[in-house]
Amino acid sequence: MDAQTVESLAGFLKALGEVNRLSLVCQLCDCSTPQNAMCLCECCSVDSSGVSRHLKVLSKENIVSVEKRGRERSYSLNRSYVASQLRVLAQKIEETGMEEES
Amino acid sequence: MDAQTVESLAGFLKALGEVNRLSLVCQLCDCSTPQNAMCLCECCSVDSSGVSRHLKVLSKENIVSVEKRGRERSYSLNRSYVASQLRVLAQKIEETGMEEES
DNA sequence: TGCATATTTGCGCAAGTATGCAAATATAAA
DNA sequence: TTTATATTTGCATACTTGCGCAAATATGCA
Repeated sequence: MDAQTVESLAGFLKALGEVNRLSLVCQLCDCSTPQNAMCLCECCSVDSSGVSRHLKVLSKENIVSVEKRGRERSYSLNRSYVASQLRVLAQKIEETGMEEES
Repeated sequence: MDAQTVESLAGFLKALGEVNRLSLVCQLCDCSTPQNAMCLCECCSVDSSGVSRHLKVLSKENIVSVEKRGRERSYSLNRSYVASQLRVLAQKIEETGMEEES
Protein backbone atom coordinates (compact mmCIF):
# COMPACT_ATOMS: atom_id res chain seq x y z
CA MET A 1 0.00 0.00 0.00
CA ASP A 2 1.77 3.12 -1.19
CA ALA A 3 2.05 6.38 0.67
CA GLN A 4 -0.62 8.12 -1.32
CA THR A 5 -3.13 5.38 -0.76
CA VAL A 6 -2.43 5.47 2.94
CA GLU A 7 -2.90 9.20 2.96
CA SER A 8 -6.22 9.15 1.20
CA LEU A 9 -7.45 6.27 3.30
CA ALA A 10 -6.47 8.19 6.40
CA GLY A 11 -8.53 11.12 5.16
CA PHE A 12 -11.48 8.84 4.68
CA LEU A 13 -11.20 7.35 8.16
CA LYS A 14 -10.62 10.73 9.71
CA ALA A 15 -13.83 12.02 8.18
CA LEU A 16 -15.70 9.14 9.79
CA GLY A 17 -13.80 9.36 13.05
CA GLU A 18 -15.54 12.33 14.53
CA VAL A 19 -18.53 11.67 16.76
CA ASN A 20 -20.97 14.09 15.24
CA ARG A 21 -20.04 13.18 11.70
CA LEU A 22 -20.37 9.50 12.47
CA SER A 23 -23.75 10.26 14.02
CA LEU A 24 -24.78 11.96 10.81
CA VAL A 25 -23.64 8.95 8.84
CA CYS A 26 -25.57 6.62 11.12
CA GLN A 27 -28.63 8.80 10.82
CA LEU A 28 -28.40 8.72 7.05
CA CYS A 29 -27.81 5.03 7.28
CA ASP A 30 -31.15 4.51 8.97
CA CYS A 31 -32.99 6.55 6.38
CA SER A 32 -34.19 4.94 3.24
CA THR A 33 -34.70 8.32 1.61
CA PRO A 34 -32.33 11.27 1.27
CA GLN A 35 -32.49 13.86 4.05
CA ASN A 36 -31.91 17.56 4.14
CA ALA A 37 -29.59 19.28 6.56
CA MET A 38 -32.26 20.70 8.84
CA CYS A 39 -33.56 17.25 9.45
CA LEU A 40 -30.10 15.83 10.05
CA CYS A 41 -29.46 18.66 12.46
CA GLU A 42 -31.59 16.94 15.05
CA CYS A 43 -29.47 13.85 15.37
CA CYS A 44 -26.36 15.58 16.57
CA SER A 45 -25.70 18.36 18.99
CA VAL A 46 -24.54 20.90 16.46
CA ASP A 47 -26.25 23.87 14.90
CA SER A 48 -27.04 24.07 11.21
CA SER A 49 -23.79 25.72 10.24
CA GLY A 50 -21.88 22.97 11.97
CA VAL A 51 -23.92 20.32 10.23
CA SER A 52 -23.28 22.05 6.95
CA ARG A 53 -19.56 21.91 7.53
CA HIS A 54 -19.62 18.30 8.61
CA LEU A 55 -21.61 17.32 5.57
CA LYS A 56 -19.12 19.14 3.42
CA VAL A 57 -16.30 17.08 4.88
CA LEU A 58 -18.27 13.90 4.32
CA SER A 59 -19.08 14.75 0.76
CA LYS A 60 -15.50 15.73 0.03
CA GLU A 61 -14.56 12.21 1.05
CA ASN A 62 -17.33 10.86 -1.10
CA ILE A 63 -19.08 9.42 1.91
CA VAL A 64 -22.31 11.21 1.15
CA SER A 65 -23.86 12.52 -2.04
CA VAL A 66 -25.69 15.80 -2.36
CA GLU A 67 -28.50 16.65 -4.63
CA LYS A 68 -29.87 20.15 -4.92
CA ARG A 69 -33.61 20.28 -4.58
CA GLY A 70 -34.93 23.76 -4.64
CA ARG A 71 -33.62 25.57 -1.64
CA GLU A 72 -32.85 22.37 0.15
CA ARG A 73 -30.13 19.85 -0.41
CA SER A 74 -30.75 16.18 -0.14
CA TYR A 75 -28.02 14.11 1.37
CA SER A 76 -27.69 10.41 0.98
CA LEU A 77 -25.13 7.90 2.10
CA ASN A 78 -22.88 6.30 -0.50
CA ARG A 79 -23.42 2.95 1.07
CA SER A 80 -21.58 0.71 -1.29
CA TYR A 81 -18.54 2.97 -1.58
CA VAL A 82 -18.16 3.41 2.15
CA ALA A 83 -18.73 -0.27 2.86
CA SER A 84 -16.25 -1.33 0.21
CA GLN A 85 -13.59 1.03 1.47
CA LEU A 86 -13.96 -0.40 4.94
CA ARG A 87 -13.90 -3.95 3.66
CA VAL A 88 -10.81 -3.42 1.55
CA LEU A 89 -8.98 -2.21 4.61
CA ALA A 90 -10.34 -5.05 6.70
CA GLN A 91 -9.08 -7.53 4.18
CA LYS A 92 -5.69 -5.92 3.87
CA ILE A 93 -5.34 -5.97 7.61
CA GLU A 94 -6.35 -9.54 7.98
CA GLU A 95 -3.91 -10.94 5.51
CA THR A 96 -0.34 -11.34 6.66
CA GLY A 97 2.36 -9.78 4.56
CA MET A 98 4.22 -13.04 4.23
CA GLU A 99 2.20 -16.15 4.61
CA GLU A 100 4.12 -17.53 7.52
CA GLU A 101 1.41 -18.25 10.00
CA SER A 102 -1.38 -20.81 10.08
CA MET B 1 -26.60 1.95 17.11
CA ASP B 2 -26.67 3.80 20.41
CA ALA B 3 -24.75 6.93 21.23
CA GLN B 4 -22.09 5.17 23.21
CA THR B 5 -21.37 2.71 20.45
CA VAL B 6 -21.06 5.56 17.99
CA GLU B 7 -18.69 7.34 20.30
CA SER B 8 -16.40 4.40 20.80
CA LEU B 9 -16.45 3.55 17.14
CA ALA B 10 -15.54 7.14 16.35
CA GLY B 11 -12.58 6.84 18.69
CA PHE B 12 -11.47 3.71 16.92
CA LEU B 13 -11.71 5.32 13.48
CA LYS B 14 -10.04 8.48 14.68
CA ALA B 15 -7.07 6.47 15.92
CA LEU B 16 -6.72 4.94 12.45
CA GLY B 17 -7.43 8.19 10.65
CA GLU B 18 -4.09 9.84 11.13
CA VAL B 19 -1.54 9.33 8.40
CA ASN B 20 1.42 8.36 10.50
CA ARG B 21 -0.59 6.06 12.69
CA LEU B 22 -2.14 4.40 9.67
CA SER B 23 1.36 4.00 8.26
CA LEU B 24 2.40 2.26 11.44
CA VAL B 25 -0.59 -0.02 11.18
CA CYS B 26 0.23 -0.83 7.56
CA GLN B 27 3.81 -1.49 8.49
CA LEU B 28 2.75 -3.87 11.22
CA CYS B 29 0.33 -5.39 8.80
CA ASP B 30 3.12 -6.36 6.47
CA CYS B 31 5.15 -7.95 9.22
CA SER B 32 4.56 -11.50 10.20
CA THR B 33 6.42 -11.01 13.45
CA PRO B 34 6.02 -8.37 16.16
CA GLN B 35 8.16 -5.27 15.79
CA ASN B 36 9.72 -2.88 18.23
CA ALA B 37 9.31 0.85 18.11
CA MET B 38 12.77 1.66 16.74
CA CYS B 39 12.07 -0.50 13.77
CA LEU B 40 8.62 0.99 13.24
CA CYS B 41 10.17 4.42 13.44
CA GLU B 42 11.52 4.04 9.96
CA CYS B 43 8.20 3.76 8.23
CA CYS B 44 6.88 7.14 9.22
CA SER B 45 8.35 10.58 9.41
CA VAL B 46 8.25 10.88 13.16
CA ASP B 47 10.93 10.50 15.78
CA SER B 48 10.89 7.78 18.41
CA SER B 49 8.94 9.79 20.94
CA GLY B 50 6.26 10.47 18.39
CA VAL B 51 6.09 6.83 17.44
CA SER B 52 5.79 5.96 21.10
CA ARG B 53 2.84 8.27 21.47
CA HIS B 54 1.14 7.02 18.33
CA LEU B 55 1.55 3.44 19.43
CA LYS B 56 0.05 4.35 22.76
CA VAL B 57 -3.03 5.72 21.04
CA LEU B 58 -3.28 2.60 18.92
CA SER B 59 -2.96 0.28 21.87
CA LYS B 60 -5.49 2.26 23.85
CA GLU B 61 -7.93 1.54 21.05
CA ASN B 62 -6.91 -2.08 21.09
CA ILE B 63 -5.59 -1.84 17.57
CA VAL B 64 -2.17 -3.11 18.53
CA SER B 65 -0.90 -5.30 21.33
CA VAL B 66 2.28 -4.73 23.26
CA GLU B 67 4.55 -7.26 24.81
CA LYS B 68 7.49 -6.31 26.96
CA ARG B 69 10.66 -8.02 25.90
CA GLY B 70 13.61 -6.91 27.88
CA ARG B 71 14.21 -3.29 27.15
CA GLU B 72 12.23 -3.42 23.98
CA ARG B 73 8.53 -3.67 23.41
CA SER B 74 7.10 -5.80 20.71
CA TYR B 75 4.10 -4.46 18.91
CA SER B 76 1.72 -6.54 16.89
CA LEU B 77 -1.46 -5.78 15.05
CA ASN B 78 -4.73 -7.12 16.44
CA ARG B 79 -5.74 -8.20 13.00
CA SER B 80 -8.98 -9.94 13.72
CA TYR B 81 -10.28 -7.29 16.07
CA VAL B 82 -9.53 -4.42 13.71
CA ALA B 83 -10.90 -6.27 10.72
CA SER B 84 -14.06 -7.20 12.55
CA GLN B 85 -14.68 -3.67 13.74
CA LEU B 86 -14.38 -2.42 10.19
CA ARG B 87 -16.64 -5.13 8.87
CA VAL B 88 -19.31 -4.51 11.47
CA LEU B 89 -19.46 -0.90 10.37
CA ALA B 90 -19.42 -1.87 6.72
CA GLN B 91 -22.34 -4.17 7.25
CA LYS B 92 -24.30 -1.66 9.27
CA ILE B 93 -23.78 0.91 6.56
CA GLU B 94 -24.79 -1.35 3.78
CA GLU B 95 -28.09 -2.39 5.22
CA THR B 96 -30.93 0.06 4.90
CA GLY B 97 -32.77 1.01 8.05
CA MET B 98 -36.09 0.02 6.60
CA GLU B 99 -36.01 -2.57 3.92
CA GLU B 100 -37.64 -0.49 1.27
CA GLU B 101 -35.24 -0.83 -1.55
CA SER B 102 -34.77 -3.81 -3.81
C1' DT C 1 -40.89 42.65 -5.45
C1' DG C 2 -40.73 41.31 -0.70
C1' DC C 3 -40.63 37.75 2.74
C1' DA C 4 -39.58 33.20 4.64
C1' DT C 5 -36.75 29.21 4.80
C1' DA C 6 -32.39 26.40 3.89
C1' DT C 7 -27.73 26.51 3.59
C1' DT C 8 -23.12 28.45 3.46
C1' DT C 9 -19.40 31.37 4.98
C1' DG C 10 -16.50 34.69 7.74
C1' DC C 11 -14.88 35.33 12.20
C1' DG C 12 -13.07 34.48 16.59
C1' DC C 13 -12.41 31.40 20.29
C1' DA C 14 -11.32 27.39 22.89
C1' DA C 15 -9.73 22.91 22.88
C1' DG C 16 -7.28 19.26 20.91
C1' DT C 17 -3.31 17.26 18.51
C1' DA C 18 1.13 16.23 16.43
C1' DT C 19 5.81 17.17 16.80
C1' DG C 20 10.80 17.58 18.32
C1' DC C 21 13.93 18.06 21.87
C1' DA C 22 15.81 17.02 26.08
C1' DA C 23 15.47 14.69 30.31
C1' DA C 24 13.91 10.68 32.77
C1' DT C 25 13.27 5.79 33.15
C1' DA C 26 14.04 0.86 32.32
C1' DT C 27 16.80 -2.75 31.38
C1' DA C 28 20.39 -5.53 29.11
C1' DA C 29 25.18 -6.17 28.67
C1' DA C 30 30.09 -5.16 29.55
C1' DT D 1 28.69 -0.56 38.73
C1' DT D 2 29.04 1.61 34.47
C1' DT D 3 27.56 2.01 29.89
C1' DA D 4 24.63 1.62 26.00
C1' DT D 5 20.17 1.11 24.01
C1' DA D 6 14.90 1.38 23.96
C1' DT D 7 11.11 3.74 25.39
C1' DT D 8 8.43 7.20 27.84
C1' DT D 9 7.36 11.78 29.46
C1' DG D 10 7.46 16.95 30.28
C1' DC D 11 7.50 20.97 27.87
C1' DA D 12 6.94 24.40 24.38
C1' DT D 13 5.20 25.30 19.95
C1' DA D 14 2.71 25.32 15.80
C1' DC D 15 -1.20 23.70 13.69
C1' DT D 16 -5.73 21.87 13.25
C1' DT D 17 -10.43 21.39 14.39
C1' DG D 18 -15.12 21.96 16.10
C1' DC D 19 -18.17 25.29 17.52
C1' DG D 20 -21.70 29.19 17.67
C1' DC D 21 -23.06 33.48 16.10
C1' DA D 22 -24.19 36.65 12.73
C1' DA D 23 -24.16 37.91 8.06
C1' DA D 24 -24.44 36.50 3.36
C1' DT D 25 -26.41 33.73 -0.24
C1' DA D 26 -29.84 30.97 -2.66
C1' DT D 27 -34.25 29.88 -3.76
C1' DG D 28 -39.21 29.15 -3.33
C1' DC D 29 -43.54 31.38 -2.64
C1' DA D 30 -47.05 35.03 -1.84
